[in-house]
Amino acid sequence: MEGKAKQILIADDEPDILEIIRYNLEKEGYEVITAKDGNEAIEKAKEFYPDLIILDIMMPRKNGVEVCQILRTQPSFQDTLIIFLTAMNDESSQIKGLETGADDYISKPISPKVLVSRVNALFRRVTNKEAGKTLQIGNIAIDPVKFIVTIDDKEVVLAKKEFELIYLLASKPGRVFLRNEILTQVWGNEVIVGDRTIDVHVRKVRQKLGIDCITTVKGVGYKFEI
Amino acid sequence: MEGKAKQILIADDEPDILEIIRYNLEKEGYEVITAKDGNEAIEKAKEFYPDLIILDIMMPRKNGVEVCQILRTQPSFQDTLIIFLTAMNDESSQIKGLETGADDYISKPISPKVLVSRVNALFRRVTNKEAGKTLQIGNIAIDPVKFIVTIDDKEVVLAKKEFELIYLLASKPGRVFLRNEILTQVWGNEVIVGDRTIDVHVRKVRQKLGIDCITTVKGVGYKFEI
DNA sequence: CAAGCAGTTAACAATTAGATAATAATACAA
DNA sequence: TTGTATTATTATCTAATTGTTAACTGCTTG
Repeated sequence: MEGKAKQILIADDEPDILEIIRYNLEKEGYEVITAKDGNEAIEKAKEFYPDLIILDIMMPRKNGVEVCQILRTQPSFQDTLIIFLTAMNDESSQIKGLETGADDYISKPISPKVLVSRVNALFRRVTNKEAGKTLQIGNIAIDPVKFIVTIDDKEVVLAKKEFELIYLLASKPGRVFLRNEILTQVWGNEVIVGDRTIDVHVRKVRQKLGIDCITTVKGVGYKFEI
Repeated sequence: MEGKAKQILIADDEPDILEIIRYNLEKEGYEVITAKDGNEAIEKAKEFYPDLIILDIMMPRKNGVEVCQILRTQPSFQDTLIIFLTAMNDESSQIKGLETGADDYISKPISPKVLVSRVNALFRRVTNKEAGKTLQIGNIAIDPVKFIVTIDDKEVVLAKKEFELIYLLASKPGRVFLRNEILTQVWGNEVIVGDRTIDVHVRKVRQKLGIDCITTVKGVGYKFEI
């Protein structure tokens, strides 16, 4: 059931906080690594490749946002979970944090309970995604293992890109995915494809599925909607 | 895609490389400025404040890492994207580069395709994720993730500009937004549109929503009010 | 009642996505 | 390996939507 213990790297310049977090996370069964400033965080991250990194925003030798940005430039940290920790709970730094590519945001003072549950929740979310769960939305089932979409017991076979596209959109029904997001998620960061490529794939999916479940939001992107 | 062409400053002491990069980036629609050594790079950077700076690491009169460090000390270059370019593809110099505050790292010899896609990807990453949160004012919900306005469970679909307009106004209900503010927020700083453009959009929103939630403040601007 | 401002409308311009076919890349089987 | 089928991408053209302008109307206010 549980696999091996997840590794969590915590970076904060206050030893007390570090220890509180360590205690609570270890009690929960996680393996904890600590760092006391930004540079050390980067070093440890590269040494251990942890599953989750918790970064204090206010730290000496590179603040949390910087650390996050630096790590995110490396493909190997593209999917690593990152949580920001901060005393500032003002909107602007929150937004900046999330824009920089953090996955969640916890404000100080930290309640250990909140911290642990947020961490658990994050892992849950991700392992669900990673497991490649079959998505079931209304009468549509999208099975990433068999690469098959089932509509009312009728099976439709999609090509790889087509499938990845519909799977992405359907992973958050209703939510609009910007064309850029679709590009990075389905085609990858390095790949450059023309403007019409997405459209053509969308068209093929719509055609093959035969039902209207992809909605265009002009000038923005696409969304999955029944 | 949107807005004006991004400016990219390239610094390299080899004229050939400079020209290859310039050619490929200009073909992509970027505006290119060049510098042939570290000092010139700093001068040009301060003159143009480009969106992205590509620095060769090995350059006369200040190498790339030094240039990067110097620029990063200035607040105005805190958010400027920086890519290092280098013949050394050993880990240590890469890490050093990233720790100095670069956003990405490209090894020579450069494939134009890789370069262009990395540049595009970088801009994409930064420009991405506008997502704000859902605004709920009375019986009206404005959801920027789903790009939908809901009034009493009735969904209204707005065009992009219309949505951005209502989202801006509703972000601070009751507060009057000057016409100028609306222009810069929704249309962007450099865009010049006629006087009636805002009115027309306001009208369309009022029409589509069917309720009277945008109040005109004559001679001043508009505000959101139920 | 005149001046200033916003509302209205329709025409137009510009943008954006859909459709389709052609070409390129890839996978796969003989 | 070669040839074939499938899939992915690009190029073009078209259709639709969206955005902007311009001309006119009507309110409001001093």
